[in-house]
Amino acid sequence: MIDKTNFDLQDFLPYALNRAAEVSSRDFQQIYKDRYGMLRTEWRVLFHLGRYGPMTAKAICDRATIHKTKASRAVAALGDKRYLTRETQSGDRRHETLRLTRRGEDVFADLDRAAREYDAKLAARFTPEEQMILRRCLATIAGR
Amino acid sequence: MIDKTNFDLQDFLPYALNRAAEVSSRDFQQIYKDRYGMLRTEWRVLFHLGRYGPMTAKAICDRATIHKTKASRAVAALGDKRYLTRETQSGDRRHETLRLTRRGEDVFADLDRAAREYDAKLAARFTPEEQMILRRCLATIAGR
DNA sequence: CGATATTAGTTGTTTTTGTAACTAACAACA
DNA sequence: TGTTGTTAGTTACAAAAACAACTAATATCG
Repeated sequence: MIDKTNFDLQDFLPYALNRAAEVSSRDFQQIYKDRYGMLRTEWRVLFHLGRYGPMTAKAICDRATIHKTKASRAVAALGDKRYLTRETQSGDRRHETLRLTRRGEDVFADLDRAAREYDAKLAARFTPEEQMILRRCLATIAGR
Repeated sequence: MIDKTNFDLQDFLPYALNRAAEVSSRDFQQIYKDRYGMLRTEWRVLFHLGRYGPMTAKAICDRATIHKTKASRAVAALGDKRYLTRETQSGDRRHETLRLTRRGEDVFADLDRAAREYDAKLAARFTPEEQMILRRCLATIAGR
């Protein structure tokens, strides 16, 4: 009964996605870990601030779907490394504007460049059409 | 200088892959967690034994790229739940053959069915061609 | 044979994550 | 006002993962 349609683990999309995600993350992870002792969430927070400018932790959480406790710790770690400053907003003192320091900007610039290179290297294995479809599928699954 | 080519986080393949993997895993994870109190590694080990028959922990590690400590704990947990038995091989007493029990087979059958259904639901959002390309790209990235 | 290396698997310790409960600030509305 | 509710963010504790050191069995090769 089992095996009727030969359903392998590789055929299971969540598994295939996880494997591809793990493998593709591993090398790049090494870069921000080795160069700057950063964790994945820290890199994501840094990227958001570098790419989109100053914003609150909440805004980053919403955009990147990061849980607030993870974000809180990442922000604390980036603050310890002097990659960002935190400024309480005068209007609503619950909000803190996060802003990259000069050093944070430099780190972002370096990692942004590395990310682009890495992405290009990965994408080079596919035709433009495959790339487009791959990216579109991933976006669909991630739920826009 | 930054922003030249508008490189968003969504454009970074490792990020897009991770997001899609997270989202696509979340619902299915709930199934084996709620129904059988299983962890992801346990589900993977169970699947391997159910799909490919009895084998050693080492063989599962190699096939699924699971670290041996994770596998060891997953096997112990599955043993505690009476989903598998362990039999030391007489030829080489370092090797243990893992084998699903009747109960383990039942659990596998249930989860295998759920996985197929879930996969079909996910795949239904794409055309056959998109699916093919998606799966092929994922396999390529995962390293064949 | 016997010293050394290798292999399968386990155990212990440290990091990292997940979950829940908490604080402080503000909002809404009787 | 003042009670209740909500929001941003932190902290404490439990679950899980990563990493390193370990045991026991077998290979290898002088």
